[in-house]
Amino acid sequence: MKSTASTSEKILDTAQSLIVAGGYNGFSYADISAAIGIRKASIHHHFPTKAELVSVLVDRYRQQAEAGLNSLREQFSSPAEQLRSYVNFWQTCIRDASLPFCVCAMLACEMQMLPEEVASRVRAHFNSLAQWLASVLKTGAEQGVFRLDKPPEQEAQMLMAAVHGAMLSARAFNDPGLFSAIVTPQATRLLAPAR
Amino acid sequence: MKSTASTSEKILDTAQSLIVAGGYNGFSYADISAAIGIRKASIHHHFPTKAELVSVLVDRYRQQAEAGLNSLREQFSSPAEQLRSYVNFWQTCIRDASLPFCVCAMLACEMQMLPEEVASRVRAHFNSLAQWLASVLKTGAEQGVFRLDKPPEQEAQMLMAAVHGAMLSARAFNDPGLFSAIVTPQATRLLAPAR
DNA sequence: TGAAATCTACCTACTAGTAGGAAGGTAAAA
DNA sequence: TTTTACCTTCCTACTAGTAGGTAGATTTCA
Repeated sequence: MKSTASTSEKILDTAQSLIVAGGYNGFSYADISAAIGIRKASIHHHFPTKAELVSVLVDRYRQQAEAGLNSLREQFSSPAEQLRSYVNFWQTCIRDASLPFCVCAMLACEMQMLPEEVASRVRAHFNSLAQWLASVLKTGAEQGVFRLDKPPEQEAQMLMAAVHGAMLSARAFNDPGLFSAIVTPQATRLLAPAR
Repeated sequence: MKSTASTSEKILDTAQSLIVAGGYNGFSYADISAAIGIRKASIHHHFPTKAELVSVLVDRYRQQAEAGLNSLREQFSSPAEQLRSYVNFWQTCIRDASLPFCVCAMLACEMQMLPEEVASRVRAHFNSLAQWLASVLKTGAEQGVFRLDKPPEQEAQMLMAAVHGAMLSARAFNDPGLFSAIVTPQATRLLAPAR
């Protein structure tokens, strides 16, 4: 990719893929150190504590996600296409194993024992995603593109849960195709019958 | 409760609630030791390695789950009631925090770095649950109780993912009620219109 | 020159796991 | 009946290795 990446970005990138693989307790400064060829103490220079490192990482992740989701809204005029391309994003990530699991879904599993500063940031991402989905669904319903059985906020929660559950199943069964087999029908179900 | 629980059962019970809280890497022999008032070395006597301990634990969990699910099929004649009482089981577990997360869903998150002997057992539970759900849905469809848009195996995967995703959201938002807000509509959707 | 980045070297606490033995029960041979 | 043997359970005391984190010297670079 790029050699332009700063050390702290390399640290965050490495930490992120380690978290995606094994969660908060599944990686150490030594792992990062080995991966990018730097001493452990140098990582502490950039991120004094593990909680701080992961806090910054989750903040960055949420910002990237928000930027990506908002750009989908600009790129596609139809809420149906916005939703479809969101699902498609994860389908691709899982299929090519570039990001086989959502960082925040992973961390949410461990919620009970995360440092509070990390836990609150994970919650912030969940809120942000739920809000985006709800607003896409609401707009779609107003345009007659979607037919919602429940309020958009609740349908958004249902969809988000389907996405996370599908990630989990794809991982458990080691079958990337399972993701879209689960999510696509859930998304399609929302489409109003053709006019 | 019971004082009849053997030491090894106490070890398994404690390990299970620690895994539910923090996953495979989220607990240690020292934690169990402190919780049940026994020395670390004594735990190694019962379970020589951590991988072995968790393997036995997951086997036991799957057996208990299979027994519970099969007893639901005997207890309730209607597939609709069988499904409803399965969902109700988790709703109760989450609401009273007795088992706020599925052991195997937790472990499935960490799949990538689980010892193979544990990973295969987690997969076995997922298979077992998917099979039970598929057969309940299939029977219900044959009886005209359910109307399935997809083959029962696929609908079972969709339902299972909804349950796991809902657990995750309930935990992330620290809102037990969110579980049934997500799962109940998904289960209700399958019911055929009244005859 | 001065600040940022990285290093060596270290610390304390904890990790899974081991060695070896004491206490108690069971069972069978003397 | 006693003695010998064995088994299970739990213990103290230990190992080698890893965890997150720190102090302080050295390098790099604007």
